[in-house]
Amino acid sequence: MKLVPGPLPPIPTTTSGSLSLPLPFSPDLLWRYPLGFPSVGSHPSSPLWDYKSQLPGSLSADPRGWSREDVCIFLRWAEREFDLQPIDMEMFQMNGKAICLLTRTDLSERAPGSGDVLHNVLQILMRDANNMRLLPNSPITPTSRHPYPLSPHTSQPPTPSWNVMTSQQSDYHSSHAASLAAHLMAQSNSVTLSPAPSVDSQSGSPNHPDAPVSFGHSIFGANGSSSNGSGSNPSDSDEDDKFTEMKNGYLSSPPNTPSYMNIPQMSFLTPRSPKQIENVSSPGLYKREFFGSGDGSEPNTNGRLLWDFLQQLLNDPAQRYTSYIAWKNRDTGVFKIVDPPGLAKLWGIQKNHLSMNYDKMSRALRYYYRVNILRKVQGERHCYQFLRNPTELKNIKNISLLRQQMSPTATKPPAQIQIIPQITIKPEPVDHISKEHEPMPAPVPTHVKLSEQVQKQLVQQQTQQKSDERLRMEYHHQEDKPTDLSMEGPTDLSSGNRHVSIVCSPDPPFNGANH
DNA sequence: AACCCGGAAGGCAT
DNA sequence: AATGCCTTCCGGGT
Repeated sequence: MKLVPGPLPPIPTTTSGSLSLPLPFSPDLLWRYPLGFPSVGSHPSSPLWDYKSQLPGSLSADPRGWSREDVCIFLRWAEREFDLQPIDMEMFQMNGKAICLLTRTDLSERAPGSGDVLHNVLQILMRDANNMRLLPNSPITPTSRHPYPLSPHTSQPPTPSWNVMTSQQSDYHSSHAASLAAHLMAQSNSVTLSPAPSVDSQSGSPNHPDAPVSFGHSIFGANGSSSNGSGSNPSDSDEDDKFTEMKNGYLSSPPNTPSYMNIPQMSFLTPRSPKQIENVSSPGLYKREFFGSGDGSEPNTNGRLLWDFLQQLLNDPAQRYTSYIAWKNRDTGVFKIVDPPGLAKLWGIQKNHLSMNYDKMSRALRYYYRVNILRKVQGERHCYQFLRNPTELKNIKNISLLRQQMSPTATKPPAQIQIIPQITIKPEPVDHISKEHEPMPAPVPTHVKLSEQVQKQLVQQQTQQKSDERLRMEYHHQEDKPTDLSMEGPTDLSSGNRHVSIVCSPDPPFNGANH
């Protein structure tokens, strides 16, 4: 089983609102390739690994041009290359165009345990072929072996605060893929941006009325609209252009785009029809254990939940989405939506609600108030705080279980949490995230005469520390709280506490320097 | 004007 | 059919 390691995609260099960057690499990869990420040593010369360069020489780059024999050659190659279960060639008596039209489910039916891999590889090959045809002059043209300038962020990976993320980061330099894998492993049953693997094998009928007619460059339709017609109507106006640009951006990934970008992108933007949430849970190949519970009972949200989506963007190892959303203080879960419209667009694409805007998305965020997933950072625009760490957030996917655990009287959180103070975080540049673990400034000796400005700054720093510490305490305290995502019950803290501006919970201890 | 809030109704997927 | 999770719309407040 191989996975294509590769460089991280470019850090967005566009201004906010431009949606030309791909969405984050998805833990879906572990779902698809759970048996092990490739060792970097298998391709020591370069982190890049190009499918096409590995394809049998007789095969053209565009799988749609393959003959029936070519398809067989490809399948044999894929068997070897990805350690797939033996593929029954009788099931693939078709030419390249035909195999490219097979859905993931179709492929899984014809090649149990291997369909998902085949599908992904074919998608990548088709995309690459499209790129070569459609975007020969793209600035990220595939002519370069290193088309992606690595961001400074990537050369100095952020030090995460959440424990689950710390261990894997040390391997970052040695291997992006390994780091990503570790990241995903650490995130346990975390989410992906692609549709959830379904166990509904019944949906895998050869006829898929909702399936896209074709793939590749036409996956969004010729004009960039949803190809299955089931999606929301994109708004006219320049928003269309924006989406077209974005979709082209996805599609313009060069052939060297690592599969961990290609695959999620493809599924990410694939219209979300029921038939397309396809069976990728080929029993022999994909193990649910990689997502934590292992019993298969835990729903896999795969980034379809908003908080999950935000976490993915926030925790992107390459920090590619900091122009959209960024931690202000990861330790306390405070983040800022840097580009509300842009983020909303991303979310809209994720959910195939192309008319999504910040107003609607923020409404969804506000629903999280009452279930204690989020709260607003008062006084700062677009700033919210996760009230639960990722580990716990993952657990609340099992809503029914949590609801069972909640007795009617247990729906109220502890008193000191029930009254949530209005917390004001001092405005700070978002790039604070990159130095969030810098040691706090040393207290200024009292004997030093401070200028008014410096004193003000010190007060601000102390205020910030105080707020951070309080947030941190509350943030971690939340871990014991039950969660009920249902909209019923008296768990609505936000509505009753919107205007509470005093801290009713005991102040957590502060550093002596603060007083 | 932009942001923020939460009620209400409804859609969609599970 | 029930439920969860939004999505959409809205009136109101800051």
